[in-house]
Amino acid sequence: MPTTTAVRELPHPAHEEIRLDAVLHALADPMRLRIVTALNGYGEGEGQGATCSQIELPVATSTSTHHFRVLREAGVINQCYRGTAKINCLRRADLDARFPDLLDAVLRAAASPV
Amino acid sequence: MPTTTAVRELPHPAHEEIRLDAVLHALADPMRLRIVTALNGYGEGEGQGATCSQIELPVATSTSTHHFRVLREAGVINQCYRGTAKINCLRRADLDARFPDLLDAVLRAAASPV
DNA sequence: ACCCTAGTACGATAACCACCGTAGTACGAA
DNA sequence: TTCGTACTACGGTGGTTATCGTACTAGGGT
Repeated sequence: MPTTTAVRELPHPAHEEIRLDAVLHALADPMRLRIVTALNGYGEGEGQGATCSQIELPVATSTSTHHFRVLREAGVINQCYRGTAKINCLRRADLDARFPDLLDAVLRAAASPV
Repeated sequence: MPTTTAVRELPHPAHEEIRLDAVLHALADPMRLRIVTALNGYGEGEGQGATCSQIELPVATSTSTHHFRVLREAGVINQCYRGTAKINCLRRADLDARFPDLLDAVLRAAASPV
């Protein structure tokens, strides 16, 4: 029996359930903005994305878990387990479909100096 | 002596002091989003803009005051007194200069159905 | 079987926030 | 000067949140 990689699914809002309030609130936090900015550097496809621990934050890991969950529940990121790791990626397509240009504008704003 | 209209100034963040966190936080509230959406329908020039009471919100007036102040302190709107009225307008130019496309993306998202 | 790594769940704490009502100020009009 | 309108300041309340530490689970490697 080969070493299979267990995958557990997690609840996500459907793309039409994503609410602007929730997205803005999720993005209105420095830590979560760092997560989103970092995830933007990783892909969204199969086998892409970043694990939680790859994105280092100056907070306790339990706090980090909390921020990832807020982003997921707002519909900003997608999360699924692969083995012990949790893979995170931006839901760019869903966000772009729902709120065109919003994610890009925020990413650009977050990247701007000062 | 003619009937002059007294003008009192209020403190605003300079355009380079506008912080993304604060702007997103200010916009991440349904009432404030309504204010911003409504102000978008008014002009920004001299003698334009809307008074606080022109923008009706289903909250107490003291709560309304609070929301307008949050928007002003975040740099989203400009406020100044003219007589007993307080004129509000979007700081579109400042926001666009600092965070290009962000305001438009949010306004479009807020206007999108459901 | 054992352990290590990755992340979670829970409870606590302190800060913050939306909201209200009441009392008060600023200004212009009568 | 008296009044009405527009808005504010303050104090309080209940709900939410960011943070932590500790104890725990899941999965994979040895």
